[in-house]
Amino acid sequence: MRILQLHSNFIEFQPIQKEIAIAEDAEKKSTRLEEILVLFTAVEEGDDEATARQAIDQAREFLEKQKVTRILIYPYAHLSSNLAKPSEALKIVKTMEAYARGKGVETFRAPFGWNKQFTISIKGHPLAEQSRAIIPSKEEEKKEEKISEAAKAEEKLESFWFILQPDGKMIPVEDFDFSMHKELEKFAKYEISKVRATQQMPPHVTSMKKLELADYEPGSDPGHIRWYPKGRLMKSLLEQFVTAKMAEYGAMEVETPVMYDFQHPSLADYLNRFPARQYLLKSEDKELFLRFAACFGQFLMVHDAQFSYRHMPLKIYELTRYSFRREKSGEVVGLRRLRAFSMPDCHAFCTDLQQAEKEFMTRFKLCIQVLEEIGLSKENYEAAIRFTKDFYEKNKKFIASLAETFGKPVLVEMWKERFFYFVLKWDFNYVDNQSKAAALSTDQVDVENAKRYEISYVNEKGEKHNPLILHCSPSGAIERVVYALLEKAHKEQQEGKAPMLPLWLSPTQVRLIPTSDEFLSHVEKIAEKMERNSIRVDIDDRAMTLQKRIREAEMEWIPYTVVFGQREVESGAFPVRDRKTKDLRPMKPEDLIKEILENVKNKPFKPLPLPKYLSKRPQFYG
RNA sequence: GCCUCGGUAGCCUAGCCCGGUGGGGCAUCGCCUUGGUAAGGCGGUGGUCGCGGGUUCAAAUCCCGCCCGAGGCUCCA
Repeated sequence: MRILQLHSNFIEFQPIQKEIAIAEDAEKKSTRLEEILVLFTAVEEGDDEATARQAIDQAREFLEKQKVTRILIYPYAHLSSNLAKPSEALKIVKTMEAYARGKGVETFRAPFGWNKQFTISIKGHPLAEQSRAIIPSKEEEKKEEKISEAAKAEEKLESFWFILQPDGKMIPVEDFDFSMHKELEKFAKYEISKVRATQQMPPHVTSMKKLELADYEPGSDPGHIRWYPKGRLMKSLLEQFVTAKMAEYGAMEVETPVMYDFQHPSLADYLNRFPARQYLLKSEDKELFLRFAACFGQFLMVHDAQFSYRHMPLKIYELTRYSFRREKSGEVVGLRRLRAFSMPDCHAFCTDLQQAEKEFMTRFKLCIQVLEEIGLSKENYEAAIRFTKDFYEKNKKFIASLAETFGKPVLVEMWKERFFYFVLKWDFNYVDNQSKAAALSTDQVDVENAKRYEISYVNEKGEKHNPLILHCSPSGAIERVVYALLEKAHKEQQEGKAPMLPLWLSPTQVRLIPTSDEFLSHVEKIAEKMERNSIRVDIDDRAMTLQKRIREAEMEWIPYTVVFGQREVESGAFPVRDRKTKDLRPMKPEDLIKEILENVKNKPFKPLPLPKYLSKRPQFYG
């Protein structure tokens, strides 16, 4: 902050014209003030409230000495070439004004954001004219940033990399033969040497828009997504599916708040162990942060619960909508990395390492199954297992069993010391068309937080103990699952296949196209029959050529398209255009229904999220 | 957050270098066409040229700042 401080006989100023959009309201009339200390003030980049207070305190010293009682804060941008943003500057100026008033100084202020004219008469004494620069102190800056200790520690973190084979052999990554494992190589490179390859726009971003699934929302912060009806359907089905899987597994679904008190002792401590940047929120006199996972809510809940070894492993689940992480702006991309995302998060509280390992393995298998049923098989992603050296020495066999279960070589990251709250974790990573990796499912063994949150169970002898806590996201963020499915579809397109979504997630499963209006009523009857069988079917009744309507069905990635006209009325069968096989197959309606139901067996269903008739549909994109 | 590139109608894009009334395609609306498996024809509507400031007689075009996006760095529980 730069201040030109002038002890004046009088100053007269008058606002002429607004310079910027956020200029304050002011009357264009002249103001005259006498016997006053004028502070021409330029707020600079990095100035904060502490700077504002410091500036006023320095001025007050002068007031004391010179027996002056009043000041004028006069925003004056011309003192600096490194100005703060106007919105920030206005805030600081207001802080100065309020602070000065609070200290009992008679305070005046010229309006911010105006072109003003002034006349000033300055006193003749040696101290009447002073120029000052106030630099925000390092201490204050640090406090403002609130980057967690873990985030800082992570920068210094030293890792050793290996490939762990299904047979239990651990090979230093530089000695491993990747010729049969190209995707793993990409993943390893991504993780270790941080090599980046491509120049193109991420394919899933184009797809999510063209398919009218999701889009950026310019009215929000970067990394917050709007979901159109078709995307909302997909996301909702995925959410239902994962939640059902977790219920089947035996987890109890709960719901917890999205924001927490920064000052809560356990939370403040935990924040420092989690390397993420939070969204901060001020409300009345409280400072709150938005959760970045379900841990807080669940831990606080379990802290208050009464349970013993008989109830363990105790499994609690929540699908957070949303978890928030204020990722650095350059890292936020499409659906791969967001600042607000929906994450299924399941914690298991275990009595001891033996129970924890057993549960860990159960969940490992469950996660593989969850991804498989969603439409991502082991060929589509790569695994990483990460642990401390110490944990590895004592549990080699168990770690090897994970790799054996996975059945493919996995990347290993070994830490010399424990930086985080866990000793062991694994993650499944989707390697995309730009050779970038994004974590999907993950699980970790937490040895720290039970104590921090004072979570305890009663053992057989009636003694209280802290449990081990497993943190698992069975699928990873739902948005990221959509990202992986879209990237996978693009990969298949590159290989000459038609890009598709899994049938159970396709917004429209069957499209019916009558050759003319004459056949609309026939088609409606077929549609009703399919609807009764929980199939999402729609009717392209638009006055467009047949060819064009077929083209549009293909561009929407619709799995089954059926043209219906005179021939079908006569034959009773209809030709099904099957996107997957690229065939035109003559089928009976019952056969098509049977084929679809077989394919979507045991998956959740939701009806069509849009009007059944294409002629009634708005266009959300393009 | 830093570096590089970009932002023209709902979408894609020409014009920008070299300043002088912004042009095309798709979509939307209307009319004609009732078609047999990936784009039928004609016409109409639609633009703060990302936002703000500057230079100039004149700015989409030149300069500065900001916002948003992409790529890279970094980061990724």
